[in-house]
Amino acid sequence: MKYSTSKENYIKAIYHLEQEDPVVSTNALARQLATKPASVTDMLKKLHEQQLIHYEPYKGVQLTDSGNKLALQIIRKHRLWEFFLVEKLGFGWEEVHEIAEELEHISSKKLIDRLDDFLGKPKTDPHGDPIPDAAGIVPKIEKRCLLDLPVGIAADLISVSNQSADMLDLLRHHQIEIGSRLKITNRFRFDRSIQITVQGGPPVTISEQLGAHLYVAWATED
Amino acid sequence: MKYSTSKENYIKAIYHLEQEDPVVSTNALARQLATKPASVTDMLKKLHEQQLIHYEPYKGVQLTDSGNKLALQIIRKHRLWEFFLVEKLGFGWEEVHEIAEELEHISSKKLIDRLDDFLGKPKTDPHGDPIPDAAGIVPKIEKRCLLDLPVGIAADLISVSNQSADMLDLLRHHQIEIGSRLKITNRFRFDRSIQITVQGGPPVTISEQLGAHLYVAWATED
DNA sequence: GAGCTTTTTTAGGCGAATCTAAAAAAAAAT
DNA sequence: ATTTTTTTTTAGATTCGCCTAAAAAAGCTC
Repeated sequence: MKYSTSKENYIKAIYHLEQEDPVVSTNALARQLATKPASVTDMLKKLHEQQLIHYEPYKGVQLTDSGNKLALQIIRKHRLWEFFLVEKLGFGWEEVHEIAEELEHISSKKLIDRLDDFLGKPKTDPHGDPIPDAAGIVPKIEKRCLLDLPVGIAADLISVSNQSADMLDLLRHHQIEIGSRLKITNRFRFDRSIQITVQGGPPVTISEQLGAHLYVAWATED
Repeated sequence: MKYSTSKENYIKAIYHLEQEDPVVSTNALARQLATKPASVTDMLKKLHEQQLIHYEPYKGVQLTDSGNKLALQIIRKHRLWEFFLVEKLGFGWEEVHEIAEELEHISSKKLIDRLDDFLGKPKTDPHGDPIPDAAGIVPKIEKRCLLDLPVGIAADLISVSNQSADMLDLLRHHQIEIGSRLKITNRFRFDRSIQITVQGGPPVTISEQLGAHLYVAWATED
């Protein structure tokens, strides 16, 4: 069975819209895909024939199990490529979406699994969204302040709530950047500081004041 | 101007066929692209309209300057991705061609230039073929036995003329593998050995007997 | 529940890239 | 220099993904 780029985009769009409303309308899809409702209807018939969606005229659509599985594989590819672009190629996390939209349609399964290994099997993309694993299982993600991170759990830095020059300077000094994998190794109540590791490096100590501005995502069941 | 995947494949095929014969025939193209001559004729008309080829019915085709430039950009992408797949993801160099055929059509110029940097601006792909730079300039490549490599020039290992277990064992011991960047730092005539570095690491000494089995590629003008 | 509005589908077409079958041009052979 | 063979082009279909315009179904409103 061959899945075209266009079909994959429909499947992904249906997946995302299902998060809001379990039954997805033709109009909502047309809006999402920047296309016309008539075109959507055409495609829905084809996706139905390929058993990727449940579809009855005028009744909206839902992904079938195999449609859902496919959607998760596409999202996995999209998010792994985003991670790659930010972590390895130094792109800003605002500019990667568009490029990942193209890369997510590269078909090789082996490629994506090796990329996953190469990147260290990350649990979240640069926006903190969970990356499904090769089996299509989506890790449960907490997105919180670094100070809420339990000791010993690895988490990825997804945003900084203060963009001042002083802050960026401090972050650079600690070699902390968006996407860095952080782990709390110790908490010191006395002087309100915490000891962390960055990217598995040596432990460093930072103030709770700094930690309060760092927002991280981590998987809750490993 | 928009270039589709199919058009890009035609341009690339014409480029490669021009290496053998400066005037490319419809039949040769059809063979190369696994399509029919009639389809080729259709496409040639379109490529001609877009000024990518010189085309007169019955007279074969040649790339125009802009067609040539486009071909070099596609080849650059193809070979950089191949390098990435082998060097970073650990693919064997036989299995990367097919995947690179897909990756080469990703459009972002910024992506490919950053990938180039990330990979250390390699001059050759895993097969020893030259990688055009961002301006479309193709480095001149020597492919020879490691023993012919001048002292101090970096070269990439592209093949090993002996696949015995003993040989592979020895290579693993020296952490030499296909794609490794080698440089000769010293030659010792006395015991027929040479001193080399692998991937910029510390110098190691190997026998000329081993070196005779290693084939490398390097750029002749840097 | 009759009429109006919105949503969705159908019908018919278009451009891209392919195909087959047939015609035309070029090349080769005698 | 004809004839034969090969190559190339034209003509006419097909599939895919999209479009517009019009019809049909569903959903509101009073």
